[in-house]
Amino acid sequence: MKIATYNVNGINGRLPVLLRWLAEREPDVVCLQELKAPQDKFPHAAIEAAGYQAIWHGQKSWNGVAILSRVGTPVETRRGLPDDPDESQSRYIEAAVNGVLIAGLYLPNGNPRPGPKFDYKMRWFEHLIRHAQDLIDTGIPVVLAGDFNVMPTERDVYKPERWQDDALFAPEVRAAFARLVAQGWTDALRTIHPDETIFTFWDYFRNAYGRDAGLRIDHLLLSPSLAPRLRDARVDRDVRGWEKSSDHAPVWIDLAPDKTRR
DNA sequence: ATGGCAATTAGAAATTGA
Repeated sequence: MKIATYNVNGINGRLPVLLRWLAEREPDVVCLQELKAPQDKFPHAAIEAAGYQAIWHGQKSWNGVAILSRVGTPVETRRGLPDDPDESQSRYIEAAVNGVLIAGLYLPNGNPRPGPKFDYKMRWFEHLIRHAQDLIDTGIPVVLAGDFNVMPTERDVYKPERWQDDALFAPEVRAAFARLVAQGWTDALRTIHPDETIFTFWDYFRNAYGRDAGLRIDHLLLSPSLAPRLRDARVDRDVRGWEKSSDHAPVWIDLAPDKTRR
């Protein structure tokens, strides 16, 4: 089973790119972030025509997350974090799909740091960490997938020295990510590619993609009960080079079938 | 070092992103 996360940066503006990617790469489950569309402007007809069932948590102008599946109905288990610090921001959606609990998230950017936006990022992070522990404690196979807006280590930034004070890389942000992972989560992409420089985002400025001046901020974290099924993890890097593409590329994992299930 | 681009809502310019 192939599970992907993709920050589309505007689902309606990117619809041709998204549909082409779905058709070419055939992911089974997809978490989308930054829909930038209100609930009633989600292009569900086009998504359905492409063979996917979908649930989504829209928001006018900003944020917005969705879960797509072509391997059975996504059964929604929650939207928004428990005690979400700001209910008006659509950043979390969770569903059971084909025997795996999928948590799609869009963690706040947090810039500028310091400031209220950074405080909000850290508060949201704490709520996520709390909920993630609860998910692990259930023993259910879980994927936390999305745009975490965190580069976990220096290897995940093209020029780490320039990002030290940025909300995506500041010490307390990396520490929060490390605390989350230490609960027992497996960073799928880093596990499959332990020593590679590998990015998921390239900004639109200064030919960042052409220069490979990127960041690794989109992650798929596997619960201990799911990690043994990890077969592969990759970035569909070339998609970033397509016409009218998002500044993020899709990231995906391949899971072996669950032998305990029938 | 800074500014560069692209999306949103609007119907211009401001806001946000990372």
